Amino acid sequence: MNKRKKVIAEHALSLFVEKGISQTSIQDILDRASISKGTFYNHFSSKHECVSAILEQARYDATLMRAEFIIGKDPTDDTVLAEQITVLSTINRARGLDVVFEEILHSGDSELKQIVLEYRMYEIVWLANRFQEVWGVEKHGQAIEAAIIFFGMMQHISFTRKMIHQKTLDIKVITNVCLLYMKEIVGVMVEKQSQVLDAQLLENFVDSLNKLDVTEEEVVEQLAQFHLLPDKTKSQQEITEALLAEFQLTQKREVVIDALLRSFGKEFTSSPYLLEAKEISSLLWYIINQRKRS
Amino acid sequence: MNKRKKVIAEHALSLFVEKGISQTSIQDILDRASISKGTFYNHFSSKHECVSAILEQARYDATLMRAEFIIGKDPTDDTVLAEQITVLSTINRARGLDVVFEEILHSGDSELKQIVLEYRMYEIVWLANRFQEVWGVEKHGQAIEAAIIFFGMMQHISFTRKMIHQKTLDIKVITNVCLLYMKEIVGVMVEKQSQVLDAQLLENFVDSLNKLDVTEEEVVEQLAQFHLLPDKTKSQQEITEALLAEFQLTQKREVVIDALLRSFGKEFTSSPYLLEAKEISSLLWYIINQRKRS
DNA sequence: ACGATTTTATACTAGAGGTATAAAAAAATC
DNA sequence: GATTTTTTTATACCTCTAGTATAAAATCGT
Repeated sequence: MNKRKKVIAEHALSLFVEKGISQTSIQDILDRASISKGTFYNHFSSKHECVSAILEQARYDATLMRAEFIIGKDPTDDTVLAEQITVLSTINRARGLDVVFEEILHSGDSELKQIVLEYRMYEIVWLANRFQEVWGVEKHGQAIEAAIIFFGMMQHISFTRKMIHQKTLDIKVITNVCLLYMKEIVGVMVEKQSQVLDAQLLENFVDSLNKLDVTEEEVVEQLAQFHLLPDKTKSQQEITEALLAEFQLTQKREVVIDALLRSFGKEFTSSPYLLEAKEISSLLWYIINQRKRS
Repeated sequence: MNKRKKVIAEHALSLFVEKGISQTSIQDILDRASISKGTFYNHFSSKHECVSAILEQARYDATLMRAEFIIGKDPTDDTVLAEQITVLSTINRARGLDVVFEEILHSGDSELKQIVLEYRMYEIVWLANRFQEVWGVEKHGQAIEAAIIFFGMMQHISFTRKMIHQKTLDIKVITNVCLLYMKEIVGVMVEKQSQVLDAQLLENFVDSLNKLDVTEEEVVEQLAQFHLLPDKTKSQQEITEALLAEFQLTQKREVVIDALLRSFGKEFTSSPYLLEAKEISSLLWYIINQRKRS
């Protein structure tokens, strides 16, 4: 997405959040973005594709933010989990994406639905893995079901909050209460071996949803390009080089990559390269973790 | 609603369930119902009002069915609760209303949203009362929050089931598992006195939603008319008379009304008056219970 | 059989998404 | 700085949908 396209997309998103997607006309977008029809259709082939592009971008951004935030936290810590969930929910709510997602999920547009589902399923799978780590849930299928129930509770409480016009309700509070309840449920779930959703169908569905559309080669190439950029401090240059070297080994040492990534982002704080460093860091983290899972 | 209007409404509903409301054009409805545009707009002032009328009708029907089913069951029995919830969910799912409801709730149409919310809130309040009866939850606010969480779980599991294309999943199974989990949650909830939604705001919201739009006077009048109809058996006539007399007392004895209502409907089994008897019975039950609550 | 109501067919409006095109403006290239 | 090339704009147009208007035909109540 180039600058202009991004500006249009942001105006469109703000309208979608305000009035809903179906209630927003192309003309509304043209007016708010102060562009002509031709320009709009120069960047997007249709309204549908405009929404789709916004969703993809949002997903991309959110995934990076998520990955960045999750890097190097103790995976068995109870409170870390609560914190992570809070951040994830906040990311979605801050941009008003939660509302847009719900509208799409319950509308007739199956293409857009697919995109949102992929987004959601990624979160569900992530949370399921976390449940396994934190509470020692053994069966993956059960963990996924638990994650689904958890998000169901969260979403329903949030929705009702909006309905009754309750302004003040911290996501952190909702998260903690839901986690409290979830712990009990997981206890019963494991004890009684209860599972209503078909484990195999769930796995199939999760597998059918492709995650972020980047390959390891692409990201490493991006890292290589980044390595060539001038005006970096000595330590910035060194850690970039070390990371690059590690990825070019035939036998990558994950523990080393893990260690390097934890410092990589921090090294570029208050540097003009901060944004790109963060992106690369998140993407690499994502790729490493994805390989681990499959 | 007269016959013709009902036929059109049914064809429209079948289309809404199949393709979604927004995806259904007036022309689709005209084609399926084999009517002309003029006829449609003779009965409904707009597509919006058509949906609205269908929802009102569905709500009316469902409320009667619900009330009828709930009459005279042991209110503290665990399994009765499970059975009741199953029936309620089945009623909505059988007509495809659940899908339509979700589409409306997450679309921009705030008028229709209001109708669905009233429908939903009625169920939530009902379930909250049941939780208080069955599990002895003391605080009404907590019971309502529990009901919200419960429906959240149910709905999210059903939604996911549809997503992963799992055909076979009995509502009964979902209900029982969710109740199992809910029991644990309620335990923690009461113990820790946890509540995230503002009790006062919840109460206000529930109060702001008007229930079925019938007054006691109207229903009693309907009963009086019913009483005058010919060709009833002796016992039918007697119980009708007794019921009518009870409602005309200045100090109605609820326990007597309760007892009479339990038999009233049964008395008209395989009688041509069955339908009307059931409707009257349900309405009276509804009115009695509503007074109890407020 | 007759008057009232309902239904139909048809033509119409306004607003939506989307296409096409020529001229103006901006950016890139030399 | 002049000239290409690309982007943007304005305008006119197309199709589809919701909804209105109206006169003629069919149906209904009595």
